[in-house]
Amino acid sequence: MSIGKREFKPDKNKASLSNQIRDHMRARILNQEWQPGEKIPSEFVLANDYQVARVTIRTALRMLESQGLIDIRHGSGAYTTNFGKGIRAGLQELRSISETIREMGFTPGVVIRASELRLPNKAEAEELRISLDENIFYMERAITADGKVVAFSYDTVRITDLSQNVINKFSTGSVFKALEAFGKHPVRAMSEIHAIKSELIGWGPSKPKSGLYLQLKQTHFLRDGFPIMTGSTYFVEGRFQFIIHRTI
Amino acid sequence: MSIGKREFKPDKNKASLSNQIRDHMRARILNQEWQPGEKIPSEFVLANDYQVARVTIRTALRMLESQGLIDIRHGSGAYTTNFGKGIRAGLQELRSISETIREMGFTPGVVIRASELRLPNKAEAEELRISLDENIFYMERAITADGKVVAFSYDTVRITDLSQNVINKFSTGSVFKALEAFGKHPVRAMSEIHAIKSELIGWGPSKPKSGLYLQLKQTHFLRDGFPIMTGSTYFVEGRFQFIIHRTI
DNA sequence: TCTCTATAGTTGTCCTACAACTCTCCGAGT
DNA sequence: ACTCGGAGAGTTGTAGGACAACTATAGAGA
Repeated sequence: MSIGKREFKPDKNKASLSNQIRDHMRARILNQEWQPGEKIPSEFVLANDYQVARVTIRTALRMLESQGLIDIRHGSGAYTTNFGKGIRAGLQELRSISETIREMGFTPGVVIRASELRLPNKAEAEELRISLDENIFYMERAITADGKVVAFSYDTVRITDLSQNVINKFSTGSVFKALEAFGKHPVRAMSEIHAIKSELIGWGPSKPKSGLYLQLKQTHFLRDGFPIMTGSTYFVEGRFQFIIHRTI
Repeated sequence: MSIGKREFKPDKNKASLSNQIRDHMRARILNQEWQPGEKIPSEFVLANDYQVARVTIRTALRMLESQGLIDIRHGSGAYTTNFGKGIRAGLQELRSISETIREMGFTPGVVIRASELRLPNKAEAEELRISLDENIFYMERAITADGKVVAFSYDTVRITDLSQNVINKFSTGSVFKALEAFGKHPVRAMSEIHAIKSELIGWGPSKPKSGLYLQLKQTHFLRDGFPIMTGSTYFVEGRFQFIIHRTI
């Protein structure tokens, strides 16, 4: 089936239908298939387009509303919200940076500067709730969009049963995909946000001259509440636009 | 009717039922009537307790899930997350900065540097969706905790029906309280987050030497979707800790 | 021209039913 | 005594239909 210019095929093995539709519609919004401020089709029409029940569409729409992408008005319709341009991400959504970059129409990439198996320091062991003699996987990466660095990342992953070919996965792209490769799906993260100016963070040819970064110091958790990854991502100021939807 | 220790009476004149139930259940979570990590009653039971349809409960639950307060597992149930307390200081909650400061055990204060009625510039008029000949209220403030500045704020308020004594309220403390004084309750805000280094932002005796700020460029909206206030708040790096809860 | 009303369109809520998934418990087999 | 697997109960996900509540618009009437 084709909806707009995009294909939509429900995948039985993956997330729930409403979650798949939410992601599909998010892509349509971010790619401005639906213009900012524009009214999107009614729930009835969408239910027909996607060939699902109206309640399924509603669930997806409420999630998009919670994330600030649309604005639902009783008796009137749902309208996409107005944003600026550039790469942007709702901070409260835990999503792969690479995926976000791809959805914005750029080509994501990863450059690994260093990666190693080593023992954690005290802070890392505490964050990951492991003992000091349990190995962790540490890596330093640069995330790029169309070849230009948008963020530098320093992360440690808790890996009890890590084989070499799984480690290799981390080098090829999204950390989330690599984690999924051995059945670990982080579902939430706690982040501290800081403004940082330092010459020591960036590296490589597209290291920013300003040295100005938005730091996300975060720990990712699995569904059962256990931490799986901790570290800091430094977003180069001006190359990535962060949005937060704040509600009462 | 009594649910837990809390009363719940649907108010026909206010928000939708599911929104009222969402707020009611959020209070139960934040007050730890449901302990962190605990399983909350099933949708069926909640629907009976609140005397509404299951779909209404579901809508409320999905919103709470989007805000990271609960975790819904297919076939199992919904569980409160382990971060009930921390979220309150979180960025995604639209709350008065002064109130947050007070909750953290400091004494909040406000210093007004400038305030005036004037015409909006083009960007301001667009953000507030008003015409260029409609007056706005502009102010420059410093928000303090125990006398030390934690943020500098530059805001414009849309004031169609604003009397002088209401304007005075803005000088005395929380902007939210002042807005409520004439029946305007912002319910959500869209924020861009930036790292900024500038000598032009701060002022007064506790202007930071580093010139490093976390900028929240935000617009506040009323329940009907219309913007009421727009501007930027610059948090002095290191004096205010921002936490954000990210979920899928 | 202006105001009010009828009406069509859209979202909110209700109801019932069943599918899909999770967790526990109990019995068969080793 | 222990392991494994299946049955069954409980819970969330999706379906379909119906009506209530609200909004926007066009048209009638003053």
